[in-house]
Amino acid sequence: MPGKRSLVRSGTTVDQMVRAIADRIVTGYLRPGERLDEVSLAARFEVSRTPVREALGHLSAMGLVERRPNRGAIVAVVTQEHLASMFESMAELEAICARFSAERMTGGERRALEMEHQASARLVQLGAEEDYEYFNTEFHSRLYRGAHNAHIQDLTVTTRSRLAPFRRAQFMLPGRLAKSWQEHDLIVTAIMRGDGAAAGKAARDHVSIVSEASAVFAAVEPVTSVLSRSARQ
Amino acid sequence: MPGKRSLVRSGTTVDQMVRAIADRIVTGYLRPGERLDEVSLAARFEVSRTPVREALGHLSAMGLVERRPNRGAIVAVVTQEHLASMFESMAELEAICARFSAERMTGGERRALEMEHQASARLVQLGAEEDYEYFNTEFHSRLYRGAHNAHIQDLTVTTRSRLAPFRRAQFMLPGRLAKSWQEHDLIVTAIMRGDGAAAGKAARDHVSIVSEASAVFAAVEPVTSVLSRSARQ
DNA sequence: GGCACGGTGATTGCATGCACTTTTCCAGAA
DNA sequence: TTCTGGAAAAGTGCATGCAATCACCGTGCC
Repeated sequence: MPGKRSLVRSGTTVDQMVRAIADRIVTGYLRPGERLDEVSLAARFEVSRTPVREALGHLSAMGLVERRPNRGAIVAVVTQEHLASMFESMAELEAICARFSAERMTGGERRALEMEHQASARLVQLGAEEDYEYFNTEFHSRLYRGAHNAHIQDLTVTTRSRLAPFRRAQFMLPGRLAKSWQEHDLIVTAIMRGDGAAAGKAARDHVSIVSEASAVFAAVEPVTSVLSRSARQ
Repeated sequence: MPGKRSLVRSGTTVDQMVRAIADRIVTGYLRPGERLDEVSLAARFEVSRTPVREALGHLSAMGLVERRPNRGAIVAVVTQEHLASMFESMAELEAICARFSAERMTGGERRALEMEHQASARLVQLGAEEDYEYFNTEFHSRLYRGAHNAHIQDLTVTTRSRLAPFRRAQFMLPGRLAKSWQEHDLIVTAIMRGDGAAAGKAARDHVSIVSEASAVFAAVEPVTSVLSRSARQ
């Protein structure tokens, strides 16, 4: 889905709830398998069940929650297989974006990418995981935008957001920061050369490595039903 | 002209409405830009506004309708640029599926693909556009399944469905049928050889050609706001 | 001991009503 | 005539209520 063509700027209650719940899921605050009770959510957000239902519908379409008929909604439980398929898709999507970026980025976009990338080298030296994570997100977003293809960008951003819960903490692996920067460097260099094939390959390899690094956590943190009531507080 | 299919109360009302409305949009019965008034839809389907709203939410997530806060919903208006980006994405997605299929299809899947493909040669000789269109859909679906990647399959199917309104009637171009089969043949041959790169390229080229053939119609049939009130009746 | 079955509670699905936002249209003035 | 202000109308957003459905569970039978 693909979805969420709904206007981002809208301040409707439903959209705020969608963002809020999606955020809780993406950040891992809500665990896979955890129940999303309509009345509880309604009470928590101080609204009625109607907007809650609508929000759950959106989230379901986004693939973040799973709705079982007459059995309530839960945070989507992703199997290892499906997780792997998403990571693989992500690698391919990023490869496309990088290839297109190498072929289509404007001069300004190229300069901005290169500058940001060089500036981030300092973050690596400082070992600033948090700041680097922010830069990392921005870096990839530049690649998506640079592809100059709205639909691919949409697919990529959506897939990335669904993978977010499994990507976090990847930079806590020792040495990951420096390696990430070097992988980015390969991509940037290829893009500056206008070498689409090389940029695509570098981006695919980069994501594949991230995927493996993340798979460690996915394995450590089992994707089972966690019903800690305190976690919802 | 009225809604021929009256709702059977068996399945969930919302899902049936989603299908019905999506069908009307995909087949071009509802034109881009046309307003989707909640009360009118509610009256037409003989339900209250609540399920209508939910259905519109789903359709919005599917990208088929556009919801403006407090301003109602319209059939999604696709600009030429966005349409082009979707076709380009489709070509890339199909290329991925074909490449993966070449590498991963089981023996059974390969045999089925080849057999169906050879059988369809008769449809080309007969000039049976309708039947060939059905086969064509099945052919591509086999490619998506053969990729053995649930997420890519999902992205591809979704994108394909969003392009459906603009793909129809492509086979009415003279000679398109035979050419399509030859393009399929290139893909099948590459897959049977297990040549992922060749299969990907053949699939990308195939979709690009379809995209150009379809662009003709998109140009002929302008994507502007059509508010014919009688059309909604 | 296991399975079938019916009661009960919880939860969903839908209808309806009201309030708020947006649009439209008309009156009055420049 | 054209522009502006504002009020009415239209339509959406959300709250509330009710009924149907399903899951859960205890009891009785095999």
